[in-house]
Amino acid sequence: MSSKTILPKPRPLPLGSPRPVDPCAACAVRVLSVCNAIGDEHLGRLAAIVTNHRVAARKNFVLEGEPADSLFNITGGTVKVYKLLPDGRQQITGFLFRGDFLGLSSNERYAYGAEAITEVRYCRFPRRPLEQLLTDFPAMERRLLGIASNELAAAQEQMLLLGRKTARERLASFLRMLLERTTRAGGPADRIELAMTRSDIGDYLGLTLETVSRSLSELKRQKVIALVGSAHVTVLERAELDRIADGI
Amino acid sequence: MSSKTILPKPRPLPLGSPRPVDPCAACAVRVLSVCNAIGDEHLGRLAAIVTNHRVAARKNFVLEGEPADSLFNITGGTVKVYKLLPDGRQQITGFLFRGDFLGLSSNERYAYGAEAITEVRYCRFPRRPLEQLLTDFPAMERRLLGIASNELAAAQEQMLLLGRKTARERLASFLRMLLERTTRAGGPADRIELAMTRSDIGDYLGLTLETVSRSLSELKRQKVIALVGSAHVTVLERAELDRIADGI
DNA sequence: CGCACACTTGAGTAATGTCAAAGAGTGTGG
DNA sequence: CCACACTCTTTGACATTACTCAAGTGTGCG
Repeated sequence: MSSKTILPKPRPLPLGSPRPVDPCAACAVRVLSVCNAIGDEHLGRLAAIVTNHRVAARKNFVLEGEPADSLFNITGGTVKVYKLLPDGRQQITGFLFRGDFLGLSSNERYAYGAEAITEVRYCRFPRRPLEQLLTDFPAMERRLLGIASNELAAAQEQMLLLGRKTARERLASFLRMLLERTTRAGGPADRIELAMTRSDIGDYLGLTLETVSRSLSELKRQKVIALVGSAHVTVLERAELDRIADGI
Repeated sequence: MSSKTILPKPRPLPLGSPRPVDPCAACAVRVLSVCNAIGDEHLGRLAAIVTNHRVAARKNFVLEGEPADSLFNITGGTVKVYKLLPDGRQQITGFLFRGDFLGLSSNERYAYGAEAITEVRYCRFPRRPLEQLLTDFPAMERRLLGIASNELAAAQEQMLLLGRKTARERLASFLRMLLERTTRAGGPADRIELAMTRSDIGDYLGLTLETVSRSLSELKRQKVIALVGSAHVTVLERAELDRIADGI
């Protein structure tokens, strides 16, 4: 709890300001996130309950089994969400980036942990006040249902990957997913930055880090991708990557 | 589309009836389902858009890629929800039973298929009218968000299973899940009826049907379960089953 | 009763995991 | 500024789990 910082509450504005300038109104991530479902004129309601935080790489900021009394909006950095078996086996259920939402829970307690891979910035919403906000702004609840539906579709796609794809197909699917994400965020259409380790990729794809490394080397040998260092991937043959990912 | 039957619309009631008796008010499954979020006095709104259907075993009633213009509530029987790879590999993402909901979708089209394993009865909600209903009854939308959150938690649990558990652990987890379902539905605490084939179980657990059979035989040899025929399982050592399922 | 269909079991194979060693990249302290 | 130490990655050799192919055994239905 030492590395987080709380932004000041919105303060009175000089007369003549065009509209309230509070942390949420100024937020560049809003358009990507659940917060966009609330009208400009009511952003103060959101700003009143939200706190802004920053955590260092490797810090766990959600612990499996802890009371689930917060929800989060990632505003920067990369997060891994994971589940553990008692003997330490880990399954990463998702990587989160700028604009992603975290914390939907049916339960009293978190059923997963979340760890910052890079330095991460996020907004925290206390559950009860947020629920009141959802009641007052049905558009926000509708948006949240849409987000949940999206995540459910992604989870089913991941089950197909974990249950039925080969190591090579899993890697191709993973790279494609990252490519789609960065492209949608306005990034380049053929370059990926891997913020996570081979071990994390393995824990996401249900493989060992060695198999991840071997599969990447194989894709590289076949000139589907190129590696610059170990974190920069350039996709040379996008169509071929898609074919491999779909098991064709 | 031949085997489905449409129930008649609610009809005028004799004077003095205690309250409207329409298909939804009489529905025994309502308490288990999303429909319970709507007050008795407004059930007519629900009944006005819902149609009741019955499909034979082996019939696909949702096809991957078709326009996603309906949502479903299963009122009887067992359903498998699955995704396919182009070469025919199949991943079952869930089995649905009485009271389960199907059809949340972020997309214009279904990202999965649904097939009746046994004879199945279900209610169908056309998407647009249901969305209007969700707008008019926020409690129903809240309930749907809860259902989605539950499914998301189950999907993450399944990712852990598919990515990190051994065949034996997967089978134990599967049997435990069925046991919890039947227990919650008021069934016996130690008996399970397997409506699906070994092949379906394999497609759900990311295994082949032979590995499913071998793992079941192993649990039987170790006296954790007993098999009566091939569809009836009796759990002899529940605590041991839990230990195996959790990888302890 | 016999024909399907599903299930079980065995033998050999293939894919991925495990263990080990060496190389590459990065940050720190002398 | 360099050298060392640490971590991550790659690659190799071998082990293991689960898959494939195949034969044989129920079991339920017409």
